[in-house]
Amino acid sequence: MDKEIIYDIRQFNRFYTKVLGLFNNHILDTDYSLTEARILFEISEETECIANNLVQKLNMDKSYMSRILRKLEKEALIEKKSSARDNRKNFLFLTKKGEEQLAKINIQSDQQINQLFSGLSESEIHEIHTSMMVIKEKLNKYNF
Amino acid sequence: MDKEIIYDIRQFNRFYTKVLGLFNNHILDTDYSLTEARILFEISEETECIANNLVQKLNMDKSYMSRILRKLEKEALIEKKSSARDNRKNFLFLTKKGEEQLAKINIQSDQQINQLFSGLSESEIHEIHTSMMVIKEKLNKYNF
DNA sequence: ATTAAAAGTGGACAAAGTCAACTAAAGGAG
DNA sequence: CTCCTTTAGTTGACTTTGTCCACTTTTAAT
Repeated sequence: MDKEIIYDIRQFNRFYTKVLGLFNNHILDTDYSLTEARILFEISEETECIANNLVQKLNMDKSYMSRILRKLEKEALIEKKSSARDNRKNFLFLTKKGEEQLAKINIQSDQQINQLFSGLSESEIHEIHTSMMVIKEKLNKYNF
Repeated sequence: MDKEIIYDIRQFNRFYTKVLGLFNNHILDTDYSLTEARILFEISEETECIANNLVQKLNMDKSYMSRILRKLEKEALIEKKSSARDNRKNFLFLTKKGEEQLAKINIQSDQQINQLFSGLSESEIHEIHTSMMVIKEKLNKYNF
């Protein structure tokens, strides 16, 4: 693979690390950390979500996950209901409060995106969007 | 801005968070953390680099930076030379050892990129590359 | 000359993440 | 069925990472 392309990709990675970093710090302005927000999000997306799914998907330590879930349960954002078929598993659900909190986070996140893209024309936004889809499709296809 | 586009962008961000996360954990396999690697890299790129540049560029707390730099100095990866014109500033330089360490990290990072892109055709790599350049150009232009 | 801002340091602390040992349940292989 | 392995999750002890604030020193600004 061409040296210059690798250089550019690494530069992009540094650049996008900063983009994501800024987003994440904004999320931290709410009461919940990025990770907690991600967990709420994933629980809401997935039916029959269990802790281990999250561990895989978010690439986290299971003990750490266990603690975060306990915290979220304590704060009444989520509920655990143990599986009838497999007593090792707990299905995770958002409570009403959890859904509300996630909704807030979603609104904030959408605003952040809007802000980042303010000053860009429709066609520029479209170009970026297309580019993101290309990257995701291509990399997803073979490596995740 | 269109709801669906925002949705896609957030999805891309989640996706790329994972990509970067995998990279970063690999860097952690070496003796230095991602942040330390970034600092070595930035010092090597910038002439007359001072701590405060790094604080801005990497979006970090200055006391934290101070400590990391002290650690790197202690391990003889960097040197500080106080500016003649402004005694508050210390110019930062890589030592020979620092350069060697950075070279190792660079090799590893290049290998990671190669690995991520293995299985993709030339034209696919080219597409991804172009897409990255588009995103960086467009977002950089107005917002950083 | 006084005040304000910039650069950096240090203490105390909190948040985030890791590691290893453990329990309990489920899924085989024989 | 019994033994062994795997999966899901928890707990304790710990390290790393990151934050907050007060402080010093030096430079810039009015």
